[in-house]
Amino acid sequence: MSNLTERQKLILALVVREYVDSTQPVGSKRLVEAYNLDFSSATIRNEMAALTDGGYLQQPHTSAGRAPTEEGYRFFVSQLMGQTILPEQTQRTIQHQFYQARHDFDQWMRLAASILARQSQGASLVTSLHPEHARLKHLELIATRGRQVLMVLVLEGGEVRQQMLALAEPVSQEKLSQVAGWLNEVAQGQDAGYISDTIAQRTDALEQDILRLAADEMEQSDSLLAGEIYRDGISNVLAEPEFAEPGVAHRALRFWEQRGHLEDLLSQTVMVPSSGGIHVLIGGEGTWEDLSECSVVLSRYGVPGVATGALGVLGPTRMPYAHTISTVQFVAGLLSDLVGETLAE
Amino acid sequence: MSNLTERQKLILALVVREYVDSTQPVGSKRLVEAYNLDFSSATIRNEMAALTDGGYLQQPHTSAGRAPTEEGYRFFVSQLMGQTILPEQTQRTIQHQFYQARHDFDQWMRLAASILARQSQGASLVTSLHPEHARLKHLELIATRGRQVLMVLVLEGGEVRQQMLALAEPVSQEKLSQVAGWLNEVAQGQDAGYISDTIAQRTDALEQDILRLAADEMEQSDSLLAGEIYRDGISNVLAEPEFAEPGVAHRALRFWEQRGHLEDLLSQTVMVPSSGGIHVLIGGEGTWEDLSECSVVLSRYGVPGVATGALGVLGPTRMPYAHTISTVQFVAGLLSDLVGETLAE
DNA sequence: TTTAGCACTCATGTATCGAGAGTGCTAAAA
DNA sequence: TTTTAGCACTCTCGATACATGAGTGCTAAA
Repeated sequence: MSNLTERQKLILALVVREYVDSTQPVGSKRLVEAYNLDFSSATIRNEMAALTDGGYLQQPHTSAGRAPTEEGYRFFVSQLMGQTILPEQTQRTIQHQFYQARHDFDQWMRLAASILARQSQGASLVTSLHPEHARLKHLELIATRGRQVLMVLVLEGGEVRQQMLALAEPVSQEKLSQVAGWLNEVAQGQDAGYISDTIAQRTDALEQDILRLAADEMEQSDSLLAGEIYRDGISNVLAEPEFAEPGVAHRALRFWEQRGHLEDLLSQTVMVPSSGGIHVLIGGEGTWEDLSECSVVLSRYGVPGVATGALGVLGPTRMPYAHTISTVQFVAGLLSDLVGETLAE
Repeated sequence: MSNLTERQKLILALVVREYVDSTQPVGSKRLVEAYNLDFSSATIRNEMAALTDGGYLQQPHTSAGRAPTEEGYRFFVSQLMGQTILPEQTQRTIQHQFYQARHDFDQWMRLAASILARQSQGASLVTSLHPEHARLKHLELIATRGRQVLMVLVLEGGEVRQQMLALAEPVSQEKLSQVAGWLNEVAQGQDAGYISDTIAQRTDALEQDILRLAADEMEQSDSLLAGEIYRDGISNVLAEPEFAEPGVAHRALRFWEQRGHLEDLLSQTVMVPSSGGIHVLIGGEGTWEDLSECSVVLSRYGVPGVATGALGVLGPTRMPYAHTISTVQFVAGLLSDLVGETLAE
């Protein structure tokens, strides 16, 4: 409920801004001086008291200045911040870096993580691109030494997955290529379900084994976090004063490291539509205790319905939201364009 | 120079042990009581003074107990620790986990990183396996939509690398497969240098482009850190008391995050032969400032001359070296066996 | 409705002090 | 010659006390 006067909104916005810049609780007098306000500090004090009652500001102790509460940040992000975009110059710099990178998903994602980390001064995360619903594009069988066979699956959307297969007895490369060609004709363009069904109709044990493995692998690939997770900038958050207290950084980074937690987080946010495609979680939102002093900005990227991934940034609750959000938005957009160009006809 | 008496060695070993366990500087009296020594605390004090003069122990301040210096740890590791191996039970547990994992390099390395992190309570690192000298095993060209072609290179040793290629004009999958077959005959089993030389003899622009790209990619692959880096347990180190001071953890993890630093570190250690194949760096060894409060235990794994990688653990200088070293040794051995079995005839 | 003024609160920084752990040294004991 | 008991000394750590100053809430005047 936005039952705040315009002046209260202004003051809240300024408190957020000043607090983010200074790391210190901000007092009424300092606010007046820093921004040349037309009101006296006493007026600000009254308004601040109201904002504190409303749950938007808090005081570490009675005689200290105010800091935004989580609710205060949420209001700021949703109502006061407005739409911001990255400066042209920054945009060009980032584009340039992608342009210079090798043309390769791996590199792109690594670069995206690196750019997000540097721009946001936080810890970044990029999950590898994967098809919404895995379909086989191409299957290759390669004999390594011994009875081991390397199966390489290329999925529609460009994802490549590999798997080792141990045979009961050695098979020549010719034979393998022949089987691969055969299976490609049968299974090309099909999904894991279809391939599973096909297994029953085959009598040849080798073909059955290979199809079963391929189907398994493709099902694995349907999970959001099946692939790699690219991370960067973890050490950035350690520089923030709120992470000086030992437990905070430990909990947050433990969360950030564990696939299980991330899977939970991403499935409950990025998979749900949102305005601008961006999800901002402030202070764990009551759901993720480990993130209590942190905020997370997430976005999906890729081509919806074809192949997508997720990316985002972790930082302290006291975060320059406008900048972080516009950075995440821009990088997600850029990556989506690259993916689109690569996959589009 | 091991000009220490047997008793001094004993006392040094006990100080290391007690300090690692307790995190506290250890005094003469406490040592006598904890280990029921036959000497009085005064004797210990004399010996400790000698060890302090010798540079093996240090005092945080005059009236505190002693802690090992870096030199003290080095002496302990090289002379006093002896050979230790992981308990049978732990070995079996770890083997079991590998046995249960999917048969896939990716999974193995992720698992290795996870096990190292858990066992050592430190931050772990595993670089992906890559051939010592990349040789082409198989090249595949797959048309995606548009004029983009996905090139998949399978290298001897099982490494798979992929790369996008933008053509001047669309080419059909049939044509691509034909070219791929052709190039496979020419380039199979060859290294980057040979393939580079071959380029000149080709007149077809498409073939030239592809060969050039393949050669580039294979050269990239010759670098030790060309592939993925699997990390785990970063948050573990934050639980250690020596990382409570903000700067220490920040510097160490920044180092641990950066490919450039790791490349430097690995090339100067793991690529050099050592006893037991294990490299123990204590306190940055005067070379890596960022690691001043840390120790690193590293090992190479894989099949020398064919395909290898590196793995290791980062922890505080106050580290249970015997346990960490035996864990690294065991996991490296296990991974080497797995690689060996997979690649061996 | 705003603001000047003022008493009040409370974290922070500094100084002091006692307790306790640990040391180094000396002189006696082995 | 080596070990050990004894003791004075040092230095950290925690508690207490106090001054400082930033910031507040309230009241009364503008």
